[in-house]
Amino acid sequence: MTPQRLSVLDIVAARTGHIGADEVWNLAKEQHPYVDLATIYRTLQLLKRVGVVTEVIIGNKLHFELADQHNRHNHMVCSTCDGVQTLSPDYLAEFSQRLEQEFGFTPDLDNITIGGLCSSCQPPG
Amino acid sequence: MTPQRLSVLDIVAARTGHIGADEVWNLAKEQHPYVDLATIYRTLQLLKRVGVVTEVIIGNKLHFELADQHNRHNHMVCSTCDGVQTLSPDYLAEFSQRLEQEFGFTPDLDNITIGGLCSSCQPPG
DNA sequence: CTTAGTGCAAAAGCTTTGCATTTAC
DNA sequence: GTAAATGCAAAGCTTTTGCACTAAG
Repeated sequence: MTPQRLSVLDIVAARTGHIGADEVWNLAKEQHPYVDLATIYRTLQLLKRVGVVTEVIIGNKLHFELADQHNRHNHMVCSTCDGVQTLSPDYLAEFSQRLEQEFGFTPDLDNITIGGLCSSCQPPG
Repeated sequence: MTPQRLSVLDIVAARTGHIGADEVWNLAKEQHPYVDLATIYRTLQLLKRVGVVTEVIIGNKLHFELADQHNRHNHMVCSTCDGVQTLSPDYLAEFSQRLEQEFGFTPDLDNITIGGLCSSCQPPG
């Protein structure tokens, strides 16, 4: 456990919700000016491997979140404002069961992200 | 309409299902050895813009498919074998309605892709 | 002829890797 | 003291862009 790693963990933990690697980097530099992006990525991979953080792809970029087994969720990402809302996996339960029963396909629920338009960005009319 | 563009269209049309830009390129080179990847991308963008092809992201890579309004579908991608199955959007209808009603979030149904394990790749036991 | 498309090369953006040096334990 | 982690630099991969040249209509 190095100070750089602790920093990364702190930063991800401090954030409610997901955070991009570049954002982690910027914040980490406040405490460790010479920390490298590669270290950030390596640390995030490590934290993911040991199950401390979760990785989601948002807008073709990796984002990370503190893993919380008691608060699993999916994401709804607005394509206009890039806002992200969380969604209980309960909403996907029935759908997921159908895929399993009818196709024998086991969906990876943790990696389902729904794109679309949030309530604030609905087109007029 | 140039021969390069026709090639790209032919290639996408010949394929049942999606195809990556790099694959289109490889096939296009058989007929036009000097065709450039940039031309492939530009043509695919064009075809997408005019509604002839559809773009989906599979495994962080753009894939393209002949657009078929009468056969809209979503994709299930197996993370083990990379196999892709199509899925009628009917399976998502109820889920989608709930998001709309409860959150005012309008999901982009055309861009929902489900990752997971297909029936052939289920873990033993 | 004049606009649009192509090939080539280079760059952008995100992520990963090699390697020598430094650090943790 | 030894194995692991870091910083730095470079490369990888997909996709995009600039630009002079070519070809289409």
